[in-house]
Amino acid sequence: MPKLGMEPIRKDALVKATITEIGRTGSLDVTVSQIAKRAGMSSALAHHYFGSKEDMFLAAMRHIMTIYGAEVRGALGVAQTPMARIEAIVVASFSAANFRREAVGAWLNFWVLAQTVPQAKRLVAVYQRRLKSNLLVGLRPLVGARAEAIAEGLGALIDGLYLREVLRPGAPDGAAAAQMARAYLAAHLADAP
Amino acid sequence: MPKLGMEPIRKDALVKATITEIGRTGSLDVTVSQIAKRAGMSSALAHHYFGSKEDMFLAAMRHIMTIYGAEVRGALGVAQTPMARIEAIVVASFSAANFRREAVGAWLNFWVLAQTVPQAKRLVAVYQRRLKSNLLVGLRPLVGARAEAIAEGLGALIDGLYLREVLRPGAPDGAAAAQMARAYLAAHLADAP
DNA sequence: TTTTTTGTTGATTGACGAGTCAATAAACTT
DNA sequence: AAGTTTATTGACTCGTCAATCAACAAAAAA
Repeated sequence: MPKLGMEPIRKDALVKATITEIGRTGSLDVTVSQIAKRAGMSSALAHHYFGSKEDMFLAAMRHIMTIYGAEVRGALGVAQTPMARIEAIVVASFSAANFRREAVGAWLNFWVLAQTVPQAKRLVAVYQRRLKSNLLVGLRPLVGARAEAIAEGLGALIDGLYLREVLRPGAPDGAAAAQMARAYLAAHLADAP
Repeated sequence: MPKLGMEPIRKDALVKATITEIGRTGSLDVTVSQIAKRAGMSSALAHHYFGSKEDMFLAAMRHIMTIYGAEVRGALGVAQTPMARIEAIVVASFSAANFRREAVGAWLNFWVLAQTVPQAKRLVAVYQRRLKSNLLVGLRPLVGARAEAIAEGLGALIDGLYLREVLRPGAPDGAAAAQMARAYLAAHLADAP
């Protein structure tokens, strides 16, 4: 039954299955067979398309970051004021697409992976740089030199909210998390210039 | 050469070796042999004192939390004002003993472990509850009803700073992290009542 | 139509690692 | 002195899993 042009479809299915499986179990200790099974194929085929399990992990990381990046870019595109730019980033960070169990669970595990795999570390570094840079563009017109420290803090707060989400019972509450980030901002903007 | 009363010494060595090894490799994928070797004994002996690898992990978690808890309690003991109480927690959180590579790396991995192992999850929950409660005692006299949200945010920020420390190059900078937490507080305290 | 390329899997290999066991020995008890 | 408890390890079992391979099938190219 081999239809041609399966490669992108299979790869996509595997990437999604990887995220699902890591998020579901909350661990990088998932077998290639588990992932392949969830993606509806044999483990041998998974190895055929991705050379190794590590490659699957990296592709899954890139996928998460791509989604996140696209959403941020989209929201940023329609932001007119500095304040709106920051708000756009906050909203995107805690949107339903990004701030969901699976994705957050996978994200945390990728952070851990970054301690072992240089490629993964680079990916996280890219995420951090972009986030900071995006925040700075919005913050500088508002607070000048203080922007640096505020961006750093807001970045850490967002990561911390992700981290905590992982262990929270019940459905994720992106709105509450976003509110927390906004409060951080409001406080810092109101503070002495 | 068996001297008696080895149990506590061996267990202690194993707990410390577990933290070192997890922190060093940045992963829970450490073998019992690795840990035992670093602790200066055979893997069989490690299994003799702790029933399983998971038990070792849990003991290591408890150890980290005990150190942290003791330091917080110590600092809290000499704090006279609400503000001093909060400052005590911040200082303890980023003290040299707690905010060091190994410990932070291990801490993150234990957070991940908590997704899989209920016992570990409970331990993290205890840590979170204590942190929040300690912060609230200091915050309530200062900001009343807003204390809840501020404590939650400060907790998330502290966790986020830990999370980011894991991937930062160079020696940990507890002073900078503490400064970030203080800025968060200052901003929120200065903000409208 | 033969050949090549693409898709697919069951079976196998090879490594690694948690946990068990038997054996040895020193100390302590009776 | 005989027996028991504690300390200790090398060797072994048993399971798991990433990665490979041989084989088969269908489409495309020659």
